[in-house]
Amino acid sequence: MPFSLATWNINSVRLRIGLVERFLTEHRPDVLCLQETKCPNDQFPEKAFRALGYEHVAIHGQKGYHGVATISKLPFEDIVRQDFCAVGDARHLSTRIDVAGKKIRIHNLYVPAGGDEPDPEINPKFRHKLDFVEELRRTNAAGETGVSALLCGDLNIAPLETDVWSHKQLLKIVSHTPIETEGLVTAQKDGNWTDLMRVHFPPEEVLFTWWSYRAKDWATSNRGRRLDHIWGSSDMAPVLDKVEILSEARGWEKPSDHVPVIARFAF
Amino acid sequence: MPFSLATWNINSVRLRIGLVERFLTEHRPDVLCLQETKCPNDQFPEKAFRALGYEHVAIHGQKGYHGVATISKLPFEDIVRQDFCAVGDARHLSTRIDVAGKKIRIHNLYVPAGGDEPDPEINPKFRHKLDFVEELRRTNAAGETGVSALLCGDLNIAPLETDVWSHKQLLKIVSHTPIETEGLVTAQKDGNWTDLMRVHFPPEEVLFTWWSYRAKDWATSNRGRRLDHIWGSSDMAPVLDKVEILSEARGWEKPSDHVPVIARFAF
DNA sequence: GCCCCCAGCG
DNA sequence: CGCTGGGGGC
Repeated sequence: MPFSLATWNINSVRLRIGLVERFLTEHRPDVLCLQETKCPNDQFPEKAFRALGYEHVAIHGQKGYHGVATISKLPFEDIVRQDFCAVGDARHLSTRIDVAGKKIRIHNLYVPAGGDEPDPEINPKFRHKLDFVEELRRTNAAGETGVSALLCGDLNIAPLETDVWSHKQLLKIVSHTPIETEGLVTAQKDGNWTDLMRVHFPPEEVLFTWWSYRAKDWATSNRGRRLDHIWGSSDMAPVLDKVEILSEARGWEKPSDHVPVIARFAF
Repeated sequence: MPFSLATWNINSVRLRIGLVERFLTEHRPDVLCLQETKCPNDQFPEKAFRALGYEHVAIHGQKGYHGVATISKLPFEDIVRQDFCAVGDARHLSTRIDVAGKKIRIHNLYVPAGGDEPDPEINPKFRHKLDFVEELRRTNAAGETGVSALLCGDLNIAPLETDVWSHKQLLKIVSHTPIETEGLVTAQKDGNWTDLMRVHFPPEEVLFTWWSYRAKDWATSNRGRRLDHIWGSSDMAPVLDKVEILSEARGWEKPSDHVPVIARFAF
């Protein structure tokens, strides 16, 4: 049984609905998790997804900022929106689907970016990010008996040395500081999650999913980071077929600064 | 000797440089007067004009608002920027060219819109507009001996009954109130100007150069106004060949709400 | 750099 | 409706 899940920080779903349509048409994942939809719930472009055969749309949006949405060919058995750090941000959306008898919980996450200064004492945005990742430790892949789990989204942290273009130069840059990367790895371990992107790609291989808008020549300078992730419960790793990082999407017309990542399974 | 002059309120020259290029390529006026360039002088897209054979560019811009520019195949002998009402607005640009021995002074104008309330006592924008038109009386078509004159631009007033879609319904609407239309006609007469658009088109004929962005179906409802004008010194009327109103440009992709007007001469 | 929102203007 | 600029965010 094939099953595929994609994650993409789209940076405004209304502005880039054309890119999302192109992506879905060309790659047809069963489920797409979007982050930074920046779209109030009543303005979400559901019709475009239905027209492409994605009849099931779960949204957790707010005006102007953040926002996540999960788009699916398969119906949702359950939808949960968790208010991480109890600040009212639309940063989490959990859905459960049934793929030919195999139940899968899918967590769609948008972790706070954390601001510029990597010091929680002076930067409340960084404090928020660390608190968010701390709370993430309690999201467990083995939380529901008989239910497999996937966790994906823009985690805004590049944990491995090969997840950034220069480990040394980014050690003091938010997204790659030790306190963040260690926090993320702890959340991953405590939650019994497997980093599926790194199951498919060896840890020695340099992997990026994001390239700054500020670099004009993103492709040649290639100063990227792996900020987007797909994690799975332990039973999902053996059935992982492959992972695709759609780097080409960074070169599309009016692109997001993040590219889609697809995990394909066979079980 | 053929000579042609065009006027167009472009509503941001940077945003619509592609439309201007299309217009110049298709219609090749000798001189183009733009209004509402909304472009600081150091960011004016001069190169695009030079590439199309318009080597001479006179600009009077400011940040964010207003701004006029005159683009020419022929060199300028003189450039004057008049500060109407002494408020520092970039609303006037006068140039002089020589067309095979015939010297022509060209005034490029952007008259204030005047706000919503047509009462100068309570609306300072309307006061400003009336003051501007009052000052315009002193711009004389016969001001320089041996020099013909043209005056064009967005005058933001529709003087004739046939210059609006409903004379009755617009009598109290800024742009067609008697105090404005009478003021404009006075300025025209006092300045010895001839309304060249109305030399070519009889006054019975309905003429529009502007259709609001707010009407979604501008073409079918056709609630336009003639806000853009080309006036000439008395010697220019007999050599006027024709006037073209490029209404089709209102239907171009991402259009201005104004369309180009071209006056073609043969002398 | 590019997104969001908003106010000011037309 | 659609332009600008400014502020906040990433």
